[in-house]
Amino acid sequence: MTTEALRKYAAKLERRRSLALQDAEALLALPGYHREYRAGDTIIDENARATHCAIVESGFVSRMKAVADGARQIVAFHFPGDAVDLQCLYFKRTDHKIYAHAPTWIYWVPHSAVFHLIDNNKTMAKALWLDTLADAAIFRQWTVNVGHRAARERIAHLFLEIAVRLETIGGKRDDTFELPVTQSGIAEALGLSLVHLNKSLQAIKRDGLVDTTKGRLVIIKDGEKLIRLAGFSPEYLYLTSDRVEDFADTEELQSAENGRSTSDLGGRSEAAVAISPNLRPS
Amino acid sequence: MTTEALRKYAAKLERRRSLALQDAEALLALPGYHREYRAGDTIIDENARATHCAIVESGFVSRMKAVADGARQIVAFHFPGDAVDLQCLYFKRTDHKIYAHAPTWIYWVPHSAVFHLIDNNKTMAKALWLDTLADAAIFRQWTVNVGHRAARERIAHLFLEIAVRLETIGGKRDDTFELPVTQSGIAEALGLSLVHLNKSLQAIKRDGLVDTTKGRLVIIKDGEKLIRLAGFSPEYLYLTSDRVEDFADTEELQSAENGRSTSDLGGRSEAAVAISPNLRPS
DNA sequence: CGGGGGTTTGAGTGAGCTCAACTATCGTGG
DNA sequence: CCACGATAGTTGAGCTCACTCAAACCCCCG
Repeated sequence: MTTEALRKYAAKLERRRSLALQDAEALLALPGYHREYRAGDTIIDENARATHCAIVESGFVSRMKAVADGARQIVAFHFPGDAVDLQCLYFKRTDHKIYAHAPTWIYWVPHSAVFHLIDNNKTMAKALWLDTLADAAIFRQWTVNVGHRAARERIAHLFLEIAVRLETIGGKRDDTFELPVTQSGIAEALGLSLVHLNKSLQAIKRDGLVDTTKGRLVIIKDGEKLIRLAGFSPEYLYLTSDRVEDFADTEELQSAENGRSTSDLGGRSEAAVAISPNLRPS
Repeated sequence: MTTEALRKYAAKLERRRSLALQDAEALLALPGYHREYRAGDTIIDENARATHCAIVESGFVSRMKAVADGARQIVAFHFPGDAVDLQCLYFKRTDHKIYAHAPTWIYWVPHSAVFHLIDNNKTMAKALWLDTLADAAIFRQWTVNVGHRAARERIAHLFLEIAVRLETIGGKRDDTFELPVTQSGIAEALGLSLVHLNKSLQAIKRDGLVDTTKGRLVIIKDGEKLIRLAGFSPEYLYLTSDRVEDFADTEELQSAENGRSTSDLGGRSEAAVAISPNLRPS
């Protein structure tokens, strides 16, 4: 008796840090209601009153900020199992809009219910906080992407980020994933004009790095080259447990660490990130 | 018997949401140690083990990410009273480096102490979480800035952001503030080449919008025009209480809200943001 | 069969890049 | 006191990536 959206969100958090049964149950018990949106709908407007948290159940959405003269900059994409509005949990008003690129179901949880959860469950409070920090790491990477990369590199980087993120939620088969975003949407995400995006995209298609279909599928033909072009490495996504702190047992950690020198900065060995074996540089 | 860094940080949080005495005291009691850095020092390296949280006591630092071929993108600047490493609180390793642009004192708080605080003080846990969300809002704005604005607009926007943020901590007198960052540093923040930054900066100086001195002072000569050029509005900074939720009494809010319809999205009146009367569009 | 949204193409322009040299300033050491 | 190097800022020249404007094309759908 819970919703698919929360189940997907729990699975996402679980990938970073295994949750105790009671913690997962507290998350899955979050009250809310479903609502459907069509492609092109604004799910939450910019500068809207932030009272509920939107969890994507299905579909494809983005965060976007308006710039002068009607232009828009997309600052992130979000997929099923993402809690998009957690970023505005403590804000009275949103600073960006949430936009549906495809038919989308949202599960709306009132902030009051989220507050109740985090007041009564320290582990989930940390898991949610961590989730917002992981999103913030993605924002930082996007700034790098639009700030310091050429058009074809930006495209490659965006495709790889989406591929890796979709892969973890089962949205990628072999080397193909769905990207239900128009080219002008992609251009808005990359800070490029539509025309130039189109030509750059054609160029990397001609070079055999990727292919796209009318059905809005993206096919990665040469992941190796694509990764090299983009300078992509998936660590910033913080998708798995090996990049994330074990926060559930901070009480123990704390007593252990307090005895140690504060300058002890190293020592612990660590497994390499292994998100997608076929999406790694050689 | 506390440190200036924590006092400044408490004041920053207080500006968003007044803190009860016991909560502020819990924050001020955070243990840690001081360390000094020279201009050009790396305070925390990229991909370093994240074990402590850095609070800026004095100086001027930035977050930067390395790009291929030695280039760097600055994704944020931070000033005294900012808790820079809270962004990596739950990460094993950092995804960006913290760099000192000027002589800087850092107060280092072990993560374990932060975990202890947030496990035992719900209000401070929320205040810190909110702080990381406010930083994330700034990251989003930077993506817009480097993605969709021309060189002179970017410069104007950056100067205004820094002016407003410094103003709240007393780092701005009349229309002058110190910016101890080289032109190539500014270029790295804006995603521009050094040469082009230099020429664009000269252009807006020639137009009488700003002036700069050798001593790394920035003087805003025509704030009005600068704001119009940048398309700047300070809401995204979430510096004051009128943009921020009253989270301290969520228990009461919650019982009150639970009785209401979940579709009640409006109603509450709200004061306009009033950060700097002389930095507002007409 | 006629929209209309999305994609493609072409042509011309300009913002921003690279490379390279030159100046200014300051701290250091002979 | 000056020579020197290092760092920061400035200027010029040439090029190219990415932009705008404009028109065509495609395909789905009513």
